[in-house]
Amino acid sequence: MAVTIKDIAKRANVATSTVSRVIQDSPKISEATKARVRREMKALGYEPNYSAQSLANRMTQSLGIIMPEADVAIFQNPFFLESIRGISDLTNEKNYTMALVTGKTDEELLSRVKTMRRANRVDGFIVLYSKPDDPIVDFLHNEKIAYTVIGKPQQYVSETTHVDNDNYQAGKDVVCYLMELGHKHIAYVGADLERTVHKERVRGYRQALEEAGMTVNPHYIFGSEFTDDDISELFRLQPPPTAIVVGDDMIAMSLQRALHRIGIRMPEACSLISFNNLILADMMNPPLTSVDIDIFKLGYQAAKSLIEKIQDPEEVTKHIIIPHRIVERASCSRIEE
Amino acid sequence: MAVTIKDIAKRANVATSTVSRVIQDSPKISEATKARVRREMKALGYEPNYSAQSLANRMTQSLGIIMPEADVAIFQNPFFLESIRGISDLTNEKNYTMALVTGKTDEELLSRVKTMRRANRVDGFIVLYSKPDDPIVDFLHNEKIAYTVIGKPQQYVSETTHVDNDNYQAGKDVVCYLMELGHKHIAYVGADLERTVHKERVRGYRQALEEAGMTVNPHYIFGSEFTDDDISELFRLQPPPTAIVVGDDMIAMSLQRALHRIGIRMPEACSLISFNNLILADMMNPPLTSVDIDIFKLGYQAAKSLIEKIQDPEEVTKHIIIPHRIVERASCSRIEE
DNA sequence: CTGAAAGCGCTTACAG
DNA sequence: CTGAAAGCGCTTACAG
Repeated sequence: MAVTIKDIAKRANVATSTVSRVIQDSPKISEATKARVRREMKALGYEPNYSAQSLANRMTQSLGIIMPEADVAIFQNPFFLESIRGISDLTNEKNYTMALVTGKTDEELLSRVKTMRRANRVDGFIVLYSKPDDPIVDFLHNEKIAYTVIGKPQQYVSETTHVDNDNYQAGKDVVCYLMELGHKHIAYVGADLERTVHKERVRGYRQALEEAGMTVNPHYIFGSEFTDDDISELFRLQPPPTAIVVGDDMIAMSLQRALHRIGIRMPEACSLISFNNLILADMMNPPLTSVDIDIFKLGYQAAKSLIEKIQDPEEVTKHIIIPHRIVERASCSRIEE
Repeated sequence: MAVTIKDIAKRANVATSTVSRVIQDSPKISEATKARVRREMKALGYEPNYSAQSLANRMTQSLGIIMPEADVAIFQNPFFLESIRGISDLTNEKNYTMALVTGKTDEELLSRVKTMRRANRVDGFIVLYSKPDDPIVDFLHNEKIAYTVIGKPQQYVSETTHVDNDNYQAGKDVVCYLMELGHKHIAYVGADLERTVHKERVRGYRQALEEAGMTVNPHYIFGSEFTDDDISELFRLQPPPTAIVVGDDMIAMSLQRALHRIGIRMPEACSLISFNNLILADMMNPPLTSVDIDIFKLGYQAAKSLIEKIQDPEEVTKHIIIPHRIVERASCSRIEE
């Protein structure tokens, strides 16, 4: 049987309530007593029983991490594990645990979130994605459950703490970067407008073009599903693009392959710039210029602000922006006039 | 306040112990009573309080997932998230939760595992990797904590339940596949012998060559860290390899880039075959022939056998082998005599 | 600054 | 087949 508060109390000659207060480092207890109790805790290798604590103070010290409805493609996107790593770094530090919530459909996810909540398994949730009309976010909001989102929420924006990049600005930056290299005809592939992050990036892209006095050609914009024919067609437009902004590194990999198949060389015939700066970007051939969005920090900050909120429900709502930066590699070339 | 067992008991006109037994679907309770109690549970949206259950029956319904000591490269390898997805699929089904354990060093990992154990936060652990002399495995074993490993354990092999592929056979299969295409000079890159999985694959590679009456050239075998010069040198050997077996898809990506830089075309001048069949393999250019090891199932089965062991400590030790298969793509070419 | 006691929401012998 | 009661290991008013 494991060591309990009683064992410590007996050996330190105090009441269990005193031991409990020492665990919480309560200012009510004298330093002398604390020292004595702590010595015994150390000597016996005491660790508070987590279930008992949860039951008594109704805190679980556990965060639920909600993944988007899962298909293989999404799960194999290293974005998620990297943000989980950031979360994990903080939870381990704060002695929290995390519970991944996954599901094949929104209904499945929702029902799992509800169950976890009713069973009091977690103190709050981190939503790893953001999309319009998300029933899960509706539920969390209506039930007044603590949650933070990674990305820009589409519902209850001002009331919900979230951690995000300035994807709108990143979209602009990327276009400016290409324009400085002399590019005038810039397409966009991976404009998956259902997902907020992509929507924002596309918005920045459009804005940058307009600010430069260029018109946005709607035929220049593609979603993340495309065939070789789609891409061929893109290059048959007059004028054809000389550069493409890509929604993220995974899409950039697919696109690069399509380009190769239809005989368009990167970066000579077409420059590519992308977002996320996954380790893949560095492994591509040629290595991909990509916007580093510091995914690890997105996760870390999301966990941090969620825990703050849990520990103090009066904590203000925060909108945290993690800076991004373009990591130049070899996928963009200069165009001479 | 949430609905408790008392509320249900009162409304169903039974004792709380009866409600508890209904939750557990105990055969001692008559169907009539069960039906009545369940109706009330449904009506009030009752969900058992998980902390209270854990405290009373000393089960946490939570599994610890131990990641290898983390650097970015490892975390961004989709292998881990994919296996976690497999685990998650089962835990969600069985109403278990999982707690990721991460750390920058083995000491950090070990201390977290110890803490989780003493605080009774999890019922058992899944170790997502396998390497020699792992202090964490030593601890789990000595403390008689339930655990399963994904991969082939290096310690206490016969006593520990594990889920693995037959990596030795996979190594052989891959060489046979290349030989059938006419290759006689086959190198190996990514022979990271510290990690069991790679060790086994290399062992299979050697064996297949020997069985075919070929001698194994030690200069043909590289680890996962290599420079362009290393690879150039490899091709300056006499005879140069016409095909390379690569430790996994991530390494294959790096290798492909190195090959490209030193001007060796794949698959014309050199065939590549790899392991894991990550989604990346399909996105490479040309797409990579790779051995599918069904990572999802590795995770699913590991979770399944761990839960079986937790629920019945008498459960026998199992060694589960998940079948693999070569997924042919475009990275291997036939060599004519 | 410290202790005795009640309570958190379950489970499980024990008794009938 | 069902119930009364003790107990799991903590926390937290309350009293002093």
